Formats: sequence, structure tokens, C-alpha cells
Amino acid sequence: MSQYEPREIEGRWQRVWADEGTWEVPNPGTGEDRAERPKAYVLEMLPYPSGEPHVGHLKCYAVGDAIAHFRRRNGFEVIHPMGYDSFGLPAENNAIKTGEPPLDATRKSIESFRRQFTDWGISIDWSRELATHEPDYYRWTQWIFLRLFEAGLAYRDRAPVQWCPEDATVLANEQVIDGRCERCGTEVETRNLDQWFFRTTAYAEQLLEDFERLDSWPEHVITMQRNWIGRSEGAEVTFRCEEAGIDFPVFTTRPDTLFGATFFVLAPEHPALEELVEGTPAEEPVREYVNASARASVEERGDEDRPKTGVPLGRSVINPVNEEEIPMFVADYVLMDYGTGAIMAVPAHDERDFAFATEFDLPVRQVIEPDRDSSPEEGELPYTGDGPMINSGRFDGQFNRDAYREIIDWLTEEGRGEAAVNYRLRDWLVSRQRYWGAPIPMVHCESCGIVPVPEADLPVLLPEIEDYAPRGKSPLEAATDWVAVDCPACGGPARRETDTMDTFVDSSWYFLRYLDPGNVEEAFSREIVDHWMPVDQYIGGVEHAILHLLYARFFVKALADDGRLTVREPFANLFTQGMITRDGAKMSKSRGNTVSPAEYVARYGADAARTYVCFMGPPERGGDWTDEGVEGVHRFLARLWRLADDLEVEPAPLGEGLPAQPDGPAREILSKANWAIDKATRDFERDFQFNTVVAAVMELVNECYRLRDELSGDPEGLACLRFATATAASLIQPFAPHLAAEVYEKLAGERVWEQPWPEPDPELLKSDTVTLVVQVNGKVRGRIEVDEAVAEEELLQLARAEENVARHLEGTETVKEVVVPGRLVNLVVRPA
RNA sequence: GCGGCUGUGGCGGAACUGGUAGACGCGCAGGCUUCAGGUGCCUGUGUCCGCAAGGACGUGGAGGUUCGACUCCUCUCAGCCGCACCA
Repeated sequence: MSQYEPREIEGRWQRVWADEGTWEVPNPGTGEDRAERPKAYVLEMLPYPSGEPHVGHLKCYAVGDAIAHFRRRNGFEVIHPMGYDSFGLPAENNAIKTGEPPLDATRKSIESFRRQFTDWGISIDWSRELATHEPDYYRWTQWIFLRLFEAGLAYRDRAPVQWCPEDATVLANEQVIDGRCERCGTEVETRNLDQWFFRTTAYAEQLLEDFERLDSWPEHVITMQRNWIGRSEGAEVTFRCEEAGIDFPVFTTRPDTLFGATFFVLAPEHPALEELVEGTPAEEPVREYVNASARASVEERGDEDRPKTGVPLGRSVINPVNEEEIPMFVADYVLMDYGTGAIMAVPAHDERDFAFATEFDLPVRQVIEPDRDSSPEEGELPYTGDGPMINSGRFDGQFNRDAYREIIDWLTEEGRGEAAVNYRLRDWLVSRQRYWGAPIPMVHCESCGIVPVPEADLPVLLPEIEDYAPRGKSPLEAATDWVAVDCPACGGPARRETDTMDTFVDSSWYFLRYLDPGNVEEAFSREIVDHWMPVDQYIGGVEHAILHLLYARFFVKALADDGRLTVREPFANLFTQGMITRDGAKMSKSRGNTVSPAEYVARYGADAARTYVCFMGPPERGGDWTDEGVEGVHRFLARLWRLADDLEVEPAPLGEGLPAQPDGPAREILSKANWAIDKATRDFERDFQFNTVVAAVMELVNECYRLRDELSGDPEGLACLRFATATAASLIQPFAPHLAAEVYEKLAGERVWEQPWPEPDPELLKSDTVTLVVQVNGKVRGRIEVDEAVAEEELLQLARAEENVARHLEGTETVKEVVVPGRLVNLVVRPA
């Protein structure tokens, strides 16, 4: 007896797909008119090639491939490309440790990823493959940098930045988690350095508004981005320091509490500090305080529970609403990063200001009375709720929310403030003092300043060097021949920019390059990109909910404004897959609980591994990997294979030989097959319920086994069995494409991936009789099998006649009869 | 603290717009096949009482709406994730 040999089957079909270039799709205008069909851009986040793929990759690409197959068979022209996010720190850190050049390690890893993706049988259009470290690619990353520079969206600035002492590089705000470096966990320091930024803040408003343009994104991802952008409405109000002659604008969300401001605080990094205290008795203590807070780690400073610290400046500002003089302080609870780096402090109505006032024994003036309805404990400060205003001049007695607008209007009239919107979002710091990244295409000239490299001179090639170790400046500084360059503007001696770009830059536009990967004239043709974009379905991990997805959205908006493409949002639908754990814990090498997909693919086949990750549970949720689980799925696939293998039939089109009026087991199996088609289709379309799609096919296979002996007797029965088995193969194809191809070919003589997705036959979907549940007072007391067309009157009679039901009706009178067609009968009774 | 998500058998999870709770898989038990193990095929499997028929209980907890609630409402508990001195 023969046996299911997945590796043999899989290898054979993979060869067919490779030889025929089955998954390659042409661009519009290339002569082939397949593009008549509606397009679907199915995209999984491109992998960072480091070592070998892990189960997370398997899940991501298995899910994406299932979607791609499903869309293809529903008549879409599916573009499904693959590439590698191949610049980045791990390759470089490996180089520092082992001396192996990042390029070599990266190539090896890409090789391994490519081989496994092929082994898994993912339906990739390999003609579009790209890697972001290749000059053909990063040439255009550099080109986009130049476009952003020209548009004023890329700029260089000295700024306090997050510095990781371990990796010896600057980090983006987004890469600092709890005051620690996202990569190595080292506490981050603050340094003042010249850095390159992208002006993401210019799009803050659009990045928020355009959530409207998205079809379907997980709500929590939108929420996370919304919080990250952190839009607050309020007012900017100017406080003037007469002695120093400086105006200090502050941002406040509570202009209604202006009358309660009793002091004023600057952040330690505030640029006006020095001027304010120079030559005064406060100079020394302030300097000490500023230095101390500069030394303090971000984490220390961020601790909310730490007592408030600060130093008086010996200066004061005038409160514009009441001309009152209030004292100035420097304190590190005020952040230079947010708002204007200066605040008006209203201790009566702000917890932080209250804590500071308590610490420094400053006056607290209440200007809003607690609303008696909402807050029973009156008079307790700080009070952050709403209520009528007091101690607020002509606004006294007004409800604070009503006065809000009036105060802003009044400030505007007086020229002392205006309505303002503030964002938490910062500009994106993109320069890195590291080697393995795309060089920033800029030149520093002594006489011309910063000069962009002319487009014609791109790419600025990453030079080969010996020593990759960072020394607080880019390792590229050592490539002296490369650094020395003639100024593109004046021809004089100049130096190249030695910083490289954050790898998130590379991955912010790769989905555009896939569409036109061979273009040597431009990054991509607008026509082609407009044809394919947006990505119809994007798939990846939630860990990119903020960074990557926000940056890619920013890029598309900036490129659209530059006239390079039409869409304003790159990803119409987003699906975030949950993480697979092992023994309930996140997989990690140090814990020793990693799962090597290659091992399971070798043992059970790619089809089993892929189907398993889709069957574990809803793919957006995580799941715990168990060997028994994979085995179970393997067993199911083997059952399906054996079912087909044992069937002694000649291949023929599916509908052939079926009985015209099926009854008995023929009817049963055909009904089940059509039920499975219907169920699988609906669950596919509804939120990627892949686990229940697989379960439906399992049920169909189980039914085939159950009815197999009865059906094997005559040709019509065999045809039914053949239909049901081939249908099971057809439905499992998005998950187990090799096995499906094998079985379908044997039974139908056709290529399953070329078949349209099956449609259920409505006639076979419904059965003549239905089983109704009969309840008495809401409790199930019996079941009756009835003709579907039976009248309600007769139905109730049948229900009452059911033995067990009748017993429960004894000695009662009926209060109410509920009939739900096709479902149940509920008799509501009470003792007679 | 703010925002979001999740609580269902021994385990992963089903249950579409309120209508048979536990599909499907794992695990476990039994039978057949087999010299035996494994594989394969079949049956059973929420808990408790009962030989059975049947009954009681049951979706984190407490209330409520309803003929009927895993599903809707109110309160509450637990766990996970994100953000967090954001003015």
C-alpha cells in the first residue's frame, strides 16, 4: 500500500511552478492582457534576513499565501512579490564580532530565506524579487531622500537626541522603549548632535485624518498610531519676562485655568535659560541643575513617582490674563520635546504642578469649583474636572467649558495667544552612525555648506571597509578616499556625509519598487504604480503597528505630493498576525524553545506546517506550537491523500457522472461537500477565519470516510465520492497547495490552482428535512425531524407529541408558543 | 493613570444578525486490524446523579432585559498589550 510522501509531492509541484513561472504577473501594457481582471496586491511584510526563517515567518507567509491563492481563484490578478530588508544592525554587529563582512552574511541569509520560501511552496512572483542593500535598490532610496530634501521634508539640525552608548548610535524616538535601546536594552542617553530628520510632523494632521481612507485596519493599530501622533487641542499663550525682554509661548489644553497660574516652568534644555540667569545669583545653581538632569537617564527622569525637583530662576513672567507677576523655575518634569518646552503651572488643577507647588511651598489658587454632581468630595485639590469658574475676573460664574472658547478669542484679540493644536509626534531622526545602511547622498562643502549629490551621480555606493566598529561616529569616516569628494556645486574640496540611513527608510517604499523592479530610469513608473496600488491586503506582525506603518504612510503621502503616485495611503487593508509561542513563552534562542520550520517541513511536509499554523486558532491571535498539533494536521492531510489514492476512478471533470436526483448517501455526501464549500467561502471572506475553513474541510473528509463503503458500490456513488474528495482538495488548496494539486490532478485531471473557487449548489445546500429542537420553558426536551415545508400548526402538534416533551407538558397550561423556522419550537407553560 | 484586547471542557479553539454551548483538532479511554509496538479504521469523551431512559448544573463573578443570553445592558474580578511627568 502506498503512503503519503509530502516531500516527494511538494518537490514535484514546486518544480512545475518554477519552470512555468506560474506566479509571475506581467505589468499592464506589456502585451499580455491578463490585466483585464481586477487586480489584488497581496503583500506580506518583507523579512529581515538574519540566519534562517523562524515560525513567525512561516505563519506570516502561510497566511498571506492563503489569501493570495483565494483571491486568484476568485478571479483576481494577484501580485504577490517578495524581497529582503537586508540593511541593518544585526548583520553589522555580527561583522564586528566575527569579522565576516555584512554583505557576505546577508547574502548567505537571503539564500537560506529564498530556499525555504521555495520549500514552503509560497506562490511568489520571483521576477520581482529585491533586496534593499543592493545598489539597484538603495540608489532609489537615496533618490527619494533627495526628493524629500528638495521638498523641505529632509533637513539637518542640531538637536537633543537619544543616544545608545552600547550600539554607539543615535536612535529614533520610536526605537526607545522605556528609556532603553530597543535593540540591546542599554539605557539611552541624551546628546546634542547634528542629525538628519524627516519632517513627519508636517503630515501629522493627514496621518490622522486619512485613517478614514483605509478599508479595514485593526482598530487597535489605528488607536496606537493615534496615541503616538498624540493630537491635543488647546491654546498657545504668551507669557512675557519684562526684565529679560523675552516672550515665552506656552501650549496649554486648559486655557480656562489661566487665572490659576501661580508659577512658570522651563525645561532644563530650554535655550533661553542661560540668558535668563547669566550674571545672577541663580546662574550657578541653575547650571548645576541643568547638568544633573542632562546626566540623568531618560528612564530616571521619566519616573512619575519621583519627587518633583527644580530651581528658581529669580525671574518672573507676566500672566497675560491678569497682569500678575509669577516666578519662574527650571524643572525636569517639563519636557523640551513637547509643546514649547515651557509651561504655565496651575497647581490647583494639575497634579504635576500641584506636586511641584507642594514641594516648593508655592501658592495654589483654585479657579474652578468642583461640580457638586460629579464630585462629592468638594474642595479637594488638585481638581482636574469641570465646573463653574471662580477667581477669574469677568469669567467668574461661567461654566469652564463654555468660557474656554471665549478666553481663546479674547487672547487672540489682545494678541497674547491663539488657538493651537499640538502633537506628540516628533520628526523622524533618520541618520545613523553605522556602516550597514544606505549612505545619505549629501556632501559637506566648506564654502557651499550642505549640497545634495546630483541625481545623475547616484547611487552613492557604500564603500568596503575593514573595521565596522562604531566609535561614536560613522565607521565610514575611515574610508578616506570615499569621504573626500569634489563639491557638486563649486567643485572645491568637500566631504561626504558619512551617516547612513535608518533601515526603516529602506522599508518605507519597497512595496512600490516591487511593482517596477527593473526600472533603471526611475524608482518606479507612476503609471504602473497607479495600476497596482494600494496594497489590497498587507500582512505582518503587530510589532510594526507604529514605526513601519507610520513611516510608510508618510512616504506615500510625501511622494504623492511630489507627483510620483496617486494613492495617499499605501495599505488599504491590514492584517496583523499573532505571535506563535512555545510552551507558553515567546521563542528565543536563549530560552532554547525555538521551532525550526525547516525541521517540521522535512518531517511532515510544508503543507502540514502551513496548514497547522492556519489551524491553530484565529491567525490574528497568537497560539502555542505543539508537535501533536502538527501531527494532527499531517494525519488529516494523509487521510485526504489516502482517500484519493484508494479511489479507483479515472480522472474526469468534477460534475461528471453525478446522479441527477441524488438520494441516500449520495445526497448526504453531496450536501456535505456543498456545505463545506459554502462554509469555507464565508469564513474566508469573514475576517480570515482560516481555522474554521480547515475544520470544515476536515468534516468533509470525515464524512467521505463515513460514507465511503456505501458509495463505492456503483458508478454514481463513486462519482459522488470523487466529487467530494476533489472538493476537499480544492478547498484546502490555499493552505496545502501541493497536496491539493496532487489530489485534484488524480481525480479531475486538472490543475487546481487554475480552477475557479467552487460555488455551492443551492439545491444541495438545503436538505428536505430539518431537525428542530423542542424546548419547554427554554429547556431542550426533545428533537423532531420534520419536512422543511411543514406548516406551523402541524409543527406544534408534532412537537407536543414528542414523547419526552409530552411528559414535561403534563399538568401544565401553555402560556406562549415560540416558533423559529428551521431552528426550534419553545413552549412556555405554567402549572395548570 | 489613560487607551485597547481577552476570559468557554484536561488543552488549542467553534457557536453567522440572541435560538441545540463545546464544531474541528489535540489528549485520554475502548474496540477492530497486527505476532507485537507503531500506523490505520471505528466508537466514546463538559461536570455531577443514573444500568438506562432521563435529570440537575455549566461559557471569570454578581445583577438585569428576554419565551430564550457565550452573545445585549449595568456593576465587578483576572490576565495580556500599547502609551505614559504629553502641560
